[in-house]
Amino acid sequence: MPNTKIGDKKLPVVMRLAPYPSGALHIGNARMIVLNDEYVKKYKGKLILCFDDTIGATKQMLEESPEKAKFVLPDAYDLILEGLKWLNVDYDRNNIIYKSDRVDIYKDYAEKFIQEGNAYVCTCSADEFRNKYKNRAKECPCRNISIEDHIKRWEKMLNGNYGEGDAVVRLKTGMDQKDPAVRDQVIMRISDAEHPRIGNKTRVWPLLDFSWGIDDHELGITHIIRGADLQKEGFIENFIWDLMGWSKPEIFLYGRLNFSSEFKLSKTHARVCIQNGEYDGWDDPRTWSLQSLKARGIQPESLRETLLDLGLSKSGINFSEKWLYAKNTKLIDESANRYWFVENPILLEISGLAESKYVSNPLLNPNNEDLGTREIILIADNGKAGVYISKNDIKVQMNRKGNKIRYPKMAPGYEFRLKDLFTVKIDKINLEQNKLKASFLTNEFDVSIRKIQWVPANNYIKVKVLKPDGIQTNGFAEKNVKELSIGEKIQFERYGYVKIRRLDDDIVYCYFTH
RNA sequence: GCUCCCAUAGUCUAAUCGGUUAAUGAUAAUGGAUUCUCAUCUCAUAGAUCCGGGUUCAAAUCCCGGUGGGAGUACCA
Repeated sequence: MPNTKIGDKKLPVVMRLAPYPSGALHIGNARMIVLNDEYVKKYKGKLILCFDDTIGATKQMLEESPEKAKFVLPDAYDLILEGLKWLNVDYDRNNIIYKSDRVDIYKDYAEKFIQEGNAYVCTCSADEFRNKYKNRAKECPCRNISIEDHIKRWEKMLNGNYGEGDAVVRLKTGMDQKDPAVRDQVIMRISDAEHPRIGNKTRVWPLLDFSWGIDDHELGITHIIRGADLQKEGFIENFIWDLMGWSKPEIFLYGRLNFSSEFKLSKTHARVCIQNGEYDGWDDPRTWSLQSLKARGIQPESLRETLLDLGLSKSGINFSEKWLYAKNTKLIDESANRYWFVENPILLEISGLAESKYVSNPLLNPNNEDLGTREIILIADNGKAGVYISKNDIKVQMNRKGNKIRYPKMAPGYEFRLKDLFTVKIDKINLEQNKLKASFLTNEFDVSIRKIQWVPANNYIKVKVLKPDGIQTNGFAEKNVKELSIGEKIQFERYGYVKIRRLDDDIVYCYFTH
């Protein structure tokens, strides 16, 4: 944990989580959650959960481009609570706040601001205001009409005489601000969209800056940790606090998290993909939601620590999921039993066998021998037997990290060990027909030889593994896998950790953890 | 364009209010030991203060300039 000034003050620490309920929390949102939770725990403070469920889009935007529009998804409230529970976040469960319950408060303040001449109702269109006034640092004509007229305009906003986009309330931060981003910011605007919690109870909604300017004070927030993309909001909030003469919470900003281009981190994007059937649901690994991480077998502690390691740095971070995986491996390795799985199976016909039955008893977990062994039996007939091995081991000269392996490429004459069984020598490779021929060489074990996992050709179970990219890969696993239970985290040797997802009679479905 | 923020190894983080040869940090890389998994565990190696000025006895740290990157400039959050 980085050291900060948080907690130096005598006052008790009160912080808040402000998720927008448009979908399940994802790994990016989790940073905000974990950071807040951790500091509150450190200073024995209080954490308030406040759903930032203002309306988001206008009705018009929802109708025109629903795939881009931001709106409150009813299911998201529970999805978020589920994510917080999984992450073991200590928020005040007896006092969950919903912004949508507080619209009257914002309206009252807005009216007060107007009455005191600190805000005004502007009827300029967004484009007009930007081009004619904001970019030129000039005041729009609305700004200087009388307060009485502004009150009348305000009433027209409330009662429906103005339509969406016809009028907004602007805070008089000043058109001469050096930073064009903060010139007379909009604080209230009209949306006729229906809200899942309060329906059409109100049509005038606050914007984030304003609602938090009020609520951070009303809720007694002492410290705020949020992304640097919200720096402008900090300015507006400070402006409001100064105006009201309120004491100021301390704001800490952290920098942007960049994820690799393969995954799109967006609740709205995930929602669209789920709705159109491209994704399975909120636990689809491509959402990178907390639900999906849980499903995959990521431990919440792994995520917490990984995110906490980044600290409160303001610089942009190129996040690597490998950090998360490395931590998780340390956490689950000791309890993950080992099994054999061959991806892209290819048949290996072995000849020259003297026995009719071979029994292999590999350890369930070499790091914990007390767990015992499992049994894999290979039956030979007429000196011959078949096993499946992975084609990857023949074609690809890489380990699972993507680094080159030391062993030479498989070719006729190549000797290798069927793990915990015996050593064979390749006679023939026929990739087109998906077949290999080999002959028995010896039972004796040589440490330096290459070991390959295998499954008996006449006794295996089909397995489908769902990878983080959403692609399902097929293979065969030893029959013992069929006896496992759903949710169990295991390791497919030399392949990766997986979590059992579903067990059918003839197929086992797994999530690929890492 | 304007405003603001950031800058230490490949990627990230440390480095008490400026103070000895910049971490025994994480991850990734390389090599070794262990292992019937090139997995895990373990040991070791290699790897950095963006550039240029200034202040100072002393600068990764403070100041100025440059360069690079990012964010904001929404009637989203």
